[in-house]
Amino acid sequence: MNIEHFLSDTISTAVNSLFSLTTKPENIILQKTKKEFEGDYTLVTFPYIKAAKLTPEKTGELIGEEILKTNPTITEFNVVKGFLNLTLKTGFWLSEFKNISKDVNYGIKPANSSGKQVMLEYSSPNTNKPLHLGHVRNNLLGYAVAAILKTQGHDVIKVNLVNDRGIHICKSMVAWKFFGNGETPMLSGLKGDHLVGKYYVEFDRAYKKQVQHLMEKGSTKEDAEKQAPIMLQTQEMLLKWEAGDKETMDLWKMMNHWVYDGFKISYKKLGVDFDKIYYESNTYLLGKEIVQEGLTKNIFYKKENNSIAIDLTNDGLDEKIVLRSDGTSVYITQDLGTAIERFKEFPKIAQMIYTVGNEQDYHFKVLFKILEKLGCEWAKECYHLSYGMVELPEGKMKSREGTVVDADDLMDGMVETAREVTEASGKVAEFPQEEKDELFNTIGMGALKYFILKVDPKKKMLFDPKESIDLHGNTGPFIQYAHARIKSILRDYNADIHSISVSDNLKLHEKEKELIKLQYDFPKILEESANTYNPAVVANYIYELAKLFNQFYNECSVLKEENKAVKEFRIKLIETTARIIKNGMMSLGIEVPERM
RNA sequence: GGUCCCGUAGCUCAGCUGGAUAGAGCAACAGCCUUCUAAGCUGUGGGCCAUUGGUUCGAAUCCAAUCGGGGUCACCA
Repeated sequence: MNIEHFLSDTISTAVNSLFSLTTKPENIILQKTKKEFEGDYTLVTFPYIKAAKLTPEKTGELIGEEILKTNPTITEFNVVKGFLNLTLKTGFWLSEFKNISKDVNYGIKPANSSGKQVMLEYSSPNTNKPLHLGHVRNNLLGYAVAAILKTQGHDVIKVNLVNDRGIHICKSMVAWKFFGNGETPMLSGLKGDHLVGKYYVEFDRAYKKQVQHLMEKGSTKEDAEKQAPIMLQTQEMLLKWEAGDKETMDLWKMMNHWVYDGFKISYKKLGVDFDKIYYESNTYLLGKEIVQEGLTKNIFYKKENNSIAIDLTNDGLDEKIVLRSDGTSVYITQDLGTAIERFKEFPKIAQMIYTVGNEQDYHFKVLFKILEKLGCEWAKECYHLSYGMVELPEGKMKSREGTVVDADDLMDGMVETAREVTEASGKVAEFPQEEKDELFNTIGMGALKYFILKVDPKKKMLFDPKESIDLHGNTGPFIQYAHARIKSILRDYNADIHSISVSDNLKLHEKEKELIKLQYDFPKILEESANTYNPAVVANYIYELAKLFNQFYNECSVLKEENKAVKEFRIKLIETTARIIKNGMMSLGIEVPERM
């Protein structure tokens, strides 16, 4: 049983008998004692002073004395103002530590043990341009949440819905056709997604020029935008695509493949993967029948101009069109179809998570509401993992205006910085080249991933490309360094670690006790992180743990400790610390090196 | 304008299911490597937690209003 429940039980029994109350254990408010005070757990006595008819201090004293008698795990208490601080006996923490130490997967539930299957969609790129910093946040977040959910024993299916068709894709295609001169990734040496992205920008440039030209000849801006030849050609290409025109399809396939080859490299560098990839070219027609079905059930209605809509004003939302007057789909049509299709394909999934930026908050509210109205009882288990924009000092990133931070450049830059810093330290001179390269990658990507994951997904975050991501302080490399330090000590310990049995009679150093207490929290942290879909909870916890280890490291020597029992305990203590750091970082998708 | 999110140290962020003197990191300054990796540790300075009012024994945290920033309100995706 969890110690906090155990304490709550004794406390409720104590206050109930002392003040004839009927407080339930779950209503006892217990918190960890602040560092400045003596004790492990603290009870706020204010809620009981009325019933006790005593001062907060006296009330605390009374409760303290009572539970000291009834609960042998508590060895002492003190009262400061209205706060009753309880100290648990060292033996309790030691025995808890033994459990942590025994369990290689402490805090992590066995794979698929919860019986809950979750589908998590993330990444979902467009195939007309390379990935940028916004995608990086999406990918890292999606991957981390999936990994964190797995620690809770859930079976997570990671899926990617690739937006591979539509007018924006045709823009790159048209531009390439006109200006490309047959350029290919092979010929140009450009990564495929970058090459296609180049023509997306090219389209915009040509389009703007044509619009301006038309306006100079007297067109209104609106007309010019509609009549620019390149735009007309793009729309024509979309029609051809939808008609299955061979030449268009061949061009589309070829250019998309360039992009996929490029994405493959970026995904690999990011360390993310998928169990299934959906393509919008296969799903964009889904949902139409569902709309027709909903129409007969009067969930939807036909408007005067033949478009089909749903009225959500009673749910605090607006009217929403679900099918155009010409019978074609809108964005939400296929989202409805895709969701329903997925639940048919995977009947066991209990939950669907969509990792999509917060500019689509309203869209998902509408989507889930419509699913609910359509009678999908799983609609309430759908969750929009909404995250804030990554902003630059100048403001929002805009693909077409070139104010984006390219994902590949960013990653390469981080790895390069890691290489420079690491080589300058002179610590890796004798490492084999292969290990060096892997290490620079681990550190560079660790810095980037941690930088992004340590902030609450819901909040927008600021990234200044001019200030490169730090490698000191509250950073990924700081944590990796703590891990490498521990591993170094463990390598130098020339005795068998497995045969150590921790003594029951140890006097704990302050930092040792703090380490045990913090390690004890790990399972709760993972749970909270999973329940709130927030990797930052784990990230900040692991940082605390690494920092605490560094403090311990500075105050207590492990290998030079002369008392054998203490030395062995410390070996075990740092071993579990390293394990938790590693497992915690794994759940964020961040690697930790054995040495650095 | 309706609606949603946000406003904490010079900067980037924690803390927000109400509790003790609001925490980290960066940046600045001062110390610590003949002692297990100094990507580290210790210390100093830095805050009317946007403002005002309310609820409460107690508010950065809950509620309301105001001010500032952003998103969204398509037969776009």
